[in-house]
Amino acid sequence: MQTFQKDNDGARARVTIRHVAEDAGVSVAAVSKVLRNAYGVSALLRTKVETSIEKLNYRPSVAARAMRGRTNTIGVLAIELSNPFLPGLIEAASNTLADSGFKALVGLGRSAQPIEASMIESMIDNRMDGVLIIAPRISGKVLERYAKQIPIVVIAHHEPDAQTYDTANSDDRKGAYLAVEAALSKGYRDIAMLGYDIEGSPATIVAVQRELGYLDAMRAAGLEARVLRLPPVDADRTAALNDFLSALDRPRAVFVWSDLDAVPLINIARMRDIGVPSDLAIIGYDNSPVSALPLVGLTSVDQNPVQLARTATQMLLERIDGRREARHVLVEPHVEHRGSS
Amino acid sequence: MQTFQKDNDGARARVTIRHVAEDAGVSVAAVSKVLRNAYGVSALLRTKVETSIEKLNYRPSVAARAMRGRTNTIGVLAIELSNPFLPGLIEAASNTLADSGFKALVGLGRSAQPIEASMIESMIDNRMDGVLIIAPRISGKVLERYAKQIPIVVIAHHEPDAQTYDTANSDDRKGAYLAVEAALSKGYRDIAMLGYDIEGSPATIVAVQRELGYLDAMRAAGLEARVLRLPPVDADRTAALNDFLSALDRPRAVFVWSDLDAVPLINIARMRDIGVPSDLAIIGYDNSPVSALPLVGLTSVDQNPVQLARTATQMLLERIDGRREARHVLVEPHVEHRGSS
DNA sequence: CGTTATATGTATATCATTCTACATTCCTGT
DNA sequence: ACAGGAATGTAGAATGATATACATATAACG
Repeated sequence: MQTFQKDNDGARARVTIRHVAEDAGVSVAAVSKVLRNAYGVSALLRTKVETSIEKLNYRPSVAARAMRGRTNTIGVLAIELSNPFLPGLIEAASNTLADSGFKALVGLGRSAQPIEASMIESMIDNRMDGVLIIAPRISGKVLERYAKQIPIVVIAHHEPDAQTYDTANSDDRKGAYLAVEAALSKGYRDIAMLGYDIEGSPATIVAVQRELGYLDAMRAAGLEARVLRLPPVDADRTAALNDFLSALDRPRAVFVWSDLDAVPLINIARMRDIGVPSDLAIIGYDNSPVSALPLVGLTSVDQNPVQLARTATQMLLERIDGRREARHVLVEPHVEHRGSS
Repeated sequence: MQTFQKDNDGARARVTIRHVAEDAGVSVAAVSKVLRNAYGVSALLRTKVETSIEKLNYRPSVAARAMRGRTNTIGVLAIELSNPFLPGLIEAASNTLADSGFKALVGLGRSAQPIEASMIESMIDNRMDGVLIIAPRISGKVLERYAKQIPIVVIAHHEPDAQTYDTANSDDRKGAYLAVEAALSKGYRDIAMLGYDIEGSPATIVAVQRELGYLDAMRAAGLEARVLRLPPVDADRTAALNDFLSALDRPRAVFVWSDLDAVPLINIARMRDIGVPSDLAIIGYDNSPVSALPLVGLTSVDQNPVQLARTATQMLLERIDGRREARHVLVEPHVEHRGSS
């Protein structure tokens, strides 16, 4: 292995706390104290140490620090990046954390449980101060176990009874309810929902919550609910979307569980000269950037990702700071009206 | 601070290499050897140690490991996530690294030089084994400095003379050339390029390379080149795009430096009933997911992000393994033909 | 069978910091 | 002037691994 930070090559060896202590003429412990903002440092000492730090261009080694104290680093675990809803959320979290003096490092779960798990373990092994998990595949049970080892806040995972970790969610049930209300207010009655095959999925999944919200709203309006299901997420759904559009009993309006399917749907409909909304009104979920393109113009439920991320990081910092009781908060969604409805 | 991995709470203290050694009846050094796959371990020893590791569910602490050896962790630094070209690249890099037994942790530079720099420093301080940097804002000079402390490979940053770090790039100059050729083959002659204000930008920037490629191709075809420039990236460019479409001397075909602008452009054109390609042919760059939507149907240059990511990570692993001479490779782009040209 | 080389396992210094326990100095009020 | 307490600084153990240098066992060879 290449030897960096060694003294060969003319490359200066790394500046350590010892060098600073020597230069400032104080003990290593003293330097550590001012670094940590600990109790019992005089103004004079602080000045001396800070001067030396500046002069030597010293930066503490996170690696060494991790052995005993905190690292000021938070791990963010995301399922993948291709869902356009996630980047915004991750960026917002990263920014909020930076403002609180924490670095965010993002790990990718590749939509696979074992990889997610090993990623969390890796974050624990890195002695990160906490972990922010977005839309995990792994179960609440496993999360509970990891939560004993590191503070955890989970986004997009409905589990309001979890004791050892916190959750921050958009109120998906309400979001779906609002979507149906938006359709009702435009005069539509024959409103179906397009979900995906969630056979056996726990209620923690956002898609399940959205179905519940849809059913709530239809019941409240005294209308008959109809949920249609697309193939699992990893399959090709173009054929299924085409079938839906060709069906004789095609509804007058449809609420789609995610823009992931709503965008292709509106796209195919337009290509097939099915009028949107004149023949079919479409309401999506996530308010992804594409849906805002005038050419697409998809009405969609906005999860307010920025506030969601802020809330979640806030909760995580509290937990790192010592809170032990679980908190579970919901963020208000709203409907972004566009031409498709 | 909350005390995790301590013995209170009934939560078991962390399993260390010492516990494994004791359980297996061997020395700590021996366990370390099998962990590192080092020379001089018998089959018997290996079995004993691996059994104990399994039994105790032991995982080495990356933090402790970082103090002396390697961490098997690579930092990936991305400018931001909103450019739809980046997620694919990052995922590909993360996957390739995982296949080689490395974990990737992604840091976000928030499009700001100081944040990028502090992110790289943080990765050095975390004793990561190497850093993969995508489209940095910071200068080559600064990169050279960091490269003395940690192996670095940079993507989307043309600097073929860099000595201390490697670069992997899509051949942007050639990509632009191919775009113009594609337009020529369709019979267009009046082909302009839409770039952005790169006043004073170094040739390292991909946009500059693409301009050069455009100029090459036009010269080769004996046609007059015309480069139009949009406002800087952070400004609102809708007005500028509208102006471009309204101009009396609007070209017959336009090569746009990035889908970031090409997608809004085709969108506005379609909304204004300007025929694409009947009135204006458009060719973009990046082949972003949106451009493939039939409704958009944008011809675009594909950078082959997967191969780009593979090549770059491959180079980084070589460098971590000891290579000192710089390497600079280009990946072949190709044109993805769609309805807009 | 003795000598040398090789394979295998161990002892221990080392990495850069934190943090507890302790020593020292400085006030402050009587 | 002095006891008592607060404020400030220091020594050194602890963190959990790696890796060098060494000791020992085993094999190979003349």
